Amino acid sequence: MIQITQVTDVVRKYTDEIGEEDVGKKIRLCGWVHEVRDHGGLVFVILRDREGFIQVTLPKKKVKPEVFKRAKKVHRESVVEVIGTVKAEPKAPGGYEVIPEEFKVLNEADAPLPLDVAEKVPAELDTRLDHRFLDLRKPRVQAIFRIRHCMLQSVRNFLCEEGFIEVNTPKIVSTATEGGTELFPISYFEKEAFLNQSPQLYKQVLMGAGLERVFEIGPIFRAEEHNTVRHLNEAISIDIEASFVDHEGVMRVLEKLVSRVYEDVCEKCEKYLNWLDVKLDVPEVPFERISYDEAIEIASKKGESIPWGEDISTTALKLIAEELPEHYFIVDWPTKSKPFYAMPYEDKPEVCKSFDLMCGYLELASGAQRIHFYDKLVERIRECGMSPESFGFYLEAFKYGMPPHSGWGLGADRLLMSILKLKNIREGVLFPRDRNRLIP
RNA sequence: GCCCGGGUGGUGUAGCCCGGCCUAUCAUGCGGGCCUGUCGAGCCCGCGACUCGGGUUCAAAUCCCGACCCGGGCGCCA
Repeated sequence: MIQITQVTDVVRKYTDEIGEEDVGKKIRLCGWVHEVRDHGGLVFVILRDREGFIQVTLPKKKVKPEVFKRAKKVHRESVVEVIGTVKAEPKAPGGYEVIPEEFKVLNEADAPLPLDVAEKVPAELDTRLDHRFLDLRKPRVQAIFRIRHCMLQSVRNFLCEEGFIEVNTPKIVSTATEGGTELFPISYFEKEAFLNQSPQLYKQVLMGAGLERVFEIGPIFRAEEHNTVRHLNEAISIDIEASFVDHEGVMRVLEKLVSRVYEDVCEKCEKYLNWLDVKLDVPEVPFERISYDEAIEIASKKGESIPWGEDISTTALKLIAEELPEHYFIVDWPTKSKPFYAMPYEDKPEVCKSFDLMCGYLELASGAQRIHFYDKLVERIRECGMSPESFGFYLEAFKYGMPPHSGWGLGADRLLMSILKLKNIREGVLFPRDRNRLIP
């Protein structure tokens, strides 16, 4: 790694890089004061950086008086730079400690802190989110985002290997695209515009453009006033669209992707999983597939009946999850319960080639084979009570050679939530946006 | 949006049902003191709080009404 700041000739080490080879050598440590344990003539400063902790030990008689004095007075969470000698010490946590010759307070932290980074006293999620930068200093919280990083990298790697091209579509759009969800209106010079609810229409247009396989990882915005542990008003969606592939084809991509993410997280994030005390089992593919009819049958037997054609209620999904606690697909949904672009079966048009990927009761993804015929699409838009005129640029792409195609959208925040069994989706989002939260 | 539960020092809590003994508990933190092997350091001293507005009452953290905020469930959400 490039040493970005060359403050001294002494090499900077992360706390987890210190080992036998460093014993007796001089190193530079940069980080935050996690705790100070002052024994009078002997002071322990626990220094924390991105990768962990190291004990800086200051015996009064073995360090410079000003260094000793500074360490004794330093506040928790102050930023410090320590230059010192590594010593193997069985009594030190981790087996190594650093005896400082320099102890610089680069920036003193105010006291008291708005929340306890050392986690001796818990803080409520709301308090934590109000002071998120401090909350994020907790190793357990940071672990979530290190795993999130790994997850997204895994998704990119996998999709690239499968021949998908990463694209970026606009988030500011002109029309209330697909119906259904509420949109956030914004002003766009003299025009009215909206924040996009999904890249759906654009990724389909890219099928018309002949890119054949695309994916996008980007934000989606939904102005629904939902107030649950699994909904956000700004979320990150992982979307794919693929040409000359049916719904079953993209389901296979999806289940393989999910299993690949688990593999990569297990392999590369052992340390962070340990910090979180999470043990992962890589889910086996293929995932179980049940039809919509079978799903509502299970719910019905457990006392929650869903009229055919309706969406499956949360209560019903929780009952189904009792039978299917892990990953499974619900396939063959009623056409009227899905958006206009889902392809109905030729022989049974009331059912469409669509699917939801579930993890227990949590919906992770939904997708379908799309209608690729212009006339059929216009007909469905009308049937759904919308006006084809408002779909100008989208519909045009279907007139001049649109291949058959399928795709899905997978909620990145939900995927992380399901992997780490987070109780609240906000835990896995740096700065969540919900019905009430716009700051920070 | 609806239903339930809640709002007490910087943080997390006890007290509320059954109003007065609350000058409000405990922990952590913060300030000061002692201490050379801590690892949730220990010991001693100190600091710091009843969400806001109305009402009932001799008396309100406690009961009632309203507002705001939070948590959970549901709804909404392809």
